[in-house]
Amino acid sequence: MAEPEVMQKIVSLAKRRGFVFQSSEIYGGLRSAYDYGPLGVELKRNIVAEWWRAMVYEREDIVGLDAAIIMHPKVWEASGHLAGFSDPLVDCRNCKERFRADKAPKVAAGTEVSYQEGGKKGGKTLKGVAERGYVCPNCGGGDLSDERRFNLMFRSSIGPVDTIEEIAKYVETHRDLEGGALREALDGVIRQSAVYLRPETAQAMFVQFLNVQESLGMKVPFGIAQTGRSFRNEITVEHFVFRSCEFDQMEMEFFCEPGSQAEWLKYWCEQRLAWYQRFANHPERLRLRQHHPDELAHYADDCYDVEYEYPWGWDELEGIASRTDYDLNKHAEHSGKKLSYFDPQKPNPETGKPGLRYVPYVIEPAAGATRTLLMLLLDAYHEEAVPDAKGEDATRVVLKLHPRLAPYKAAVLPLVKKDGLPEIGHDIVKKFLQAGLFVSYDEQHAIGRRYRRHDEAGTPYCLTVDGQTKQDQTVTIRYRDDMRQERIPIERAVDVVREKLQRGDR
RNA sequence: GCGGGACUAACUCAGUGGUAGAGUGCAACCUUGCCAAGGUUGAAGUCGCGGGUUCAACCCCCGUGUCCCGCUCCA
Repeated sequence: MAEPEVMQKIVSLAKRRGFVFQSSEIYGGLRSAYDYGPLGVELKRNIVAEWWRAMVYEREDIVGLDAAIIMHPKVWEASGHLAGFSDPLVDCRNCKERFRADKAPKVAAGTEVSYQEGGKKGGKTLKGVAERGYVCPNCGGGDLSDERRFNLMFRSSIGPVDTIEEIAKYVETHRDLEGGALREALDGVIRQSAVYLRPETAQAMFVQFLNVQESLGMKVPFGIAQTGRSFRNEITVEHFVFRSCEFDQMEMEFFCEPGSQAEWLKYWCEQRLAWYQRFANHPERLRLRQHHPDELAHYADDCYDVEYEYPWGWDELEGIASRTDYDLNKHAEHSGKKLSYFDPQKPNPETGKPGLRYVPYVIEPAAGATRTLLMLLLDAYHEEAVPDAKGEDATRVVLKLHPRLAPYKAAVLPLVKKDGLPEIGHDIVKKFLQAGLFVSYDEQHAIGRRYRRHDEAGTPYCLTVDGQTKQDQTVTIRYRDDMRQERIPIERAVDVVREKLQRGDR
């Protein structure tokens, strides 16, 4: 099913079954903010846990980090995120540089200019006209966007004194100021206590590069992984949770020796694509797409997107960028700290002696956890024509989520609500919960409805307690994807489910 | 940011300028019951929000919020 209506069905199901709710719904909702309900929070946590397992626990060369959401404002000055708050910014359509219009090289309006395609040496030479009286400081091009003030980041202030007090005081003592001068002065006042919610988790990993490397004695190549909430004032929000202002990221910065980046980029592209495909019912709806040279940010020497075929078409799921030494250099420059790595084994090509100091290059697989959640819901959503008890056509809606990602690992269902069956059921539930497996006990309505309800919730296994259970201590295990049933001893139920989860059995 | 559409019960939707409807779901009980079973009963909506027109507005007008679809934009 690829029609746009599948999105409506997902949104409806997400609400009905407690996956995703509109934020602040009773107050009319808040633009592009979503809350994850009882099942949604489980799914999201499972996604992040699987990512962490693949990136950190299953290998020796990557370690974790959990940095503060609010960082020193200079972090964002160095990264370039802060520039847009007070200054009109312009995007170069040729090399993708974003720059301050007032700091750009001036040329007389109407002058003909020539520049290299993509801002890269050896690129095709293009010609254009500097219509606005300045050109791109990076490539010299004249193909520029309008001047705009971007407020990509959410700004707040730190400290007990409300910034408005400072502003009021300033205005009262500077009544002569107006227009741009006033704006600039007030911006200066605000900035004294201004802090920003991180627009990405990545920067903390660059900023803490040395601490992580030294404290754990990490040897290049190695990576730092982090998951967490990020915030962006997106110009456009769209497609349910696909692009929202507050979202969860799963990012890893992999530091490697200059010259090896192409190889590592290839490696990470393969790893990351395979990770998604491992959990997907439709691996053919996932692909890698290399960025065109004119798409690349000027600090990247290559970049791939992991894309998914959403109902609205192929779109991004994860970006895997080769960021060169740009970030470490920027932070070294702004902080005055030397952010480099010394390899005592490596011979220095200049002296021939062992010992080489260099600034590592970085490969960055940056994934969206909330985006992954949407992709998995879309991938898992199935409608099947199944005859009902009366032999009439009925539709079965089933979320074929990978068992390890499914919110409930199993549902325990007494066939009837009497004859001691509920008691047996509760005992089984207790065993699962003690084993750390999240399961649901459900005795409402007929057994068939309960199966279908859990199909919609993506519960991979249903354990049904029936009359026979009392005689031979067995229950039936019913599989979500094909509805087949088997009998297993209660004694082994936890182990059976655990083994199936381990293997990903459906 | 621009244009178009939508908003009525938890979900999917009817509806008329004059007392708010259906199906599903939900809750309770009954029927010894393995794939949305049958029966009985019940709860649930100030019709997104705020103004205006009118004797009377869910319906007409204005504003606003949210979502969707295009475009635009996009670390």
